Amino acid sequence: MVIRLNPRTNHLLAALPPEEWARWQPQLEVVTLSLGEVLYESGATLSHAYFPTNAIVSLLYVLENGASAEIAVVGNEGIVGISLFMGGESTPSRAVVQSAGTAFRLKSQLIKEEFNRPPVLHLLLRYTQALITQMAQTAVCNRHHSLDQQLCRWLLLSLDRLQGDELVMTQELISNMLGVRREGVTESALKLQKAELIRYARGHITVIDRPGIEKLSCECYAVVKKEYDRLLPNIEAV
Amino acid sequence: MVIRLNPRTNHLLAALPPEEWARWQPQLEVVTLSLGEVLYESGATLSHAYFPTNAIVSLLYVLENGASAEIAVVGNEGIVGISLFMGGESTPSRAVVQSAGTAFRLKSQLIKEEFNRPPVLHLLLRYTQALITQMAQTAVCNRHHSLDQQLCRWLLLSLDRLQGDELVMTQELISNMLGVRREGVTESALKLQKAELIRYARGHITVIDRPGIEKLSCECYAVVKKEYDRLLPNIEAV
DNA sequence: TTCCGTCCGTGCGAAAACACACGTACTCTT
DNA sequence: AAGAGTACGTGTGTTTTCGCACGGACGGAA
Repeated sequence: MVIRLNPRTNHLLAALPPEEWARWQPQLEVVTLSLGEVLYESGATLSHAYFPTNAIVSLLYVLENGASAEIAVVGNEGIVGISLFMGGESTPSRAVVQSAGTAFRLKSQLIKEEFNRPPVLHLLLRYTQALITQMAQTAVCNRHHSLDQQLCRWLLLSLDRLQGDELVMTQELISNMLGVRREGVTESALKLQKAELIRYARGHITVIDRPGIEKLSCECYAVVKKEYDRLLPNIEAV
Repeated sequence: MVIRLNPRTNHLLAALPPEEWARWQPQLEVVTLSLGEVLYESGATLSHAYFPTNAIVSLLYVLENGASAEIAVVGNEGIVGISLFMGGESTPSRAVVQSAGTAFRLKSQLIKEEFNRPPVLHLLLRYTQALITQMAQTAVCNRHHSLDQQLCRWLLLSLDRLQGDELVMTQELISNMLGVRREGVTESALKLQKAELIRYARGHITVIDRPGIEKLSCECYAVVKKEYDRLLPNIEAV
């Protein structure tokens, strides 16, 4: 298996102007992110900002009673740790690796300094607005859409951030992300499997009919995707 | 009734350094916001940024099927129209006046120019992070908490943005904000009234036992409030 | 090969919220 | 003072999800 170590596999890094890129490159550090790893805890001060390449990171809120819900997902289109440049240094959320892979990271101090440069600032703020849209849409989706629809939305968001059509992901983990019971995910996944849209076994999910999944998904996926495309148009993976 | 026309009743305006304030003051325009008024539509380009004084504005997402849900609420602590300086110019949300009152506004072009000044930039970004926290907490709350708890949270968030203890608000409108049925709100409101926590009649709700409401509310209110206080500490109404 | 832990399927009853329908009472208008 | 519209209360049945409990089946480790 080929490990993709080109930092510019991350769309934000790829979108940096040459001058900024020259400055960043020597400072970037490669890290391997393993499944379940916590990049930052709720309320903790961040030491680095992360730019995933083929890893996926979930921004998760955990309630006092232990219940949880994913509020957004970050892959190679984004950055983990926006509170660093937004000024708060921390957030009440937790960042958990949802799909193992690699990321590049930059020391907190450096990202804060770089944020003062207009090209960096505008790039990161546009990304942040896209992230805000994803969070808002998640809130509405949680309120109004069925578990079936939400599972489809979630599969599509994850799929977009991976190469290939296979997710390494147990139903138990998905239930934590969606904030529902594991049995509920089982039930919805069964429907999708019976409809020949996905196939899965023991933590490996293969999507075999993506258009079919898109049809069953709620509008939330399309709204978010459209907004990402609008706000981050000239950003393509290398 | 005394109309509060001091722009610095808005906490963000009040927090501006003297130099910026001197520049802004002549450009600020007073507007009266009436109940139900739409400040901007989903996807529309914004003409102004609004700084509420005693009005409350809801950021509302409306789905294709007409269902809706509030994702955040903005009062005299904030600004309506963050997408102007975040770079997107528009968002998929709608801004609706939830409680009538006055606001000050600034032309889009001006707020974008002012955003290039570091003191303004840092103030607005810290506010934006607080708003993000509110949206994220709303998403989790939508997933895990009962309607009773959510109604309490909502009452508290609104109360904090008003003077006095009375809300002018029908149960029908509240149901739109919370994204639930009107009957559900009736049922929860009845419980609160029977417990002597609130009193209401035909669109006027009076909170008579705020500590009681806080006790029934989910943790989400406290989490959001704490984060606002942390991120915007030195900001007090004049 | 055997064992044990993980992962997934299933079967209840309970609770919450849903849709729909209708009744009552207050308030503003004319 | 009459009438219409608005706001709130209530009832019934349905759907969705929840909570809990248990069982089978696959797969890596010894």
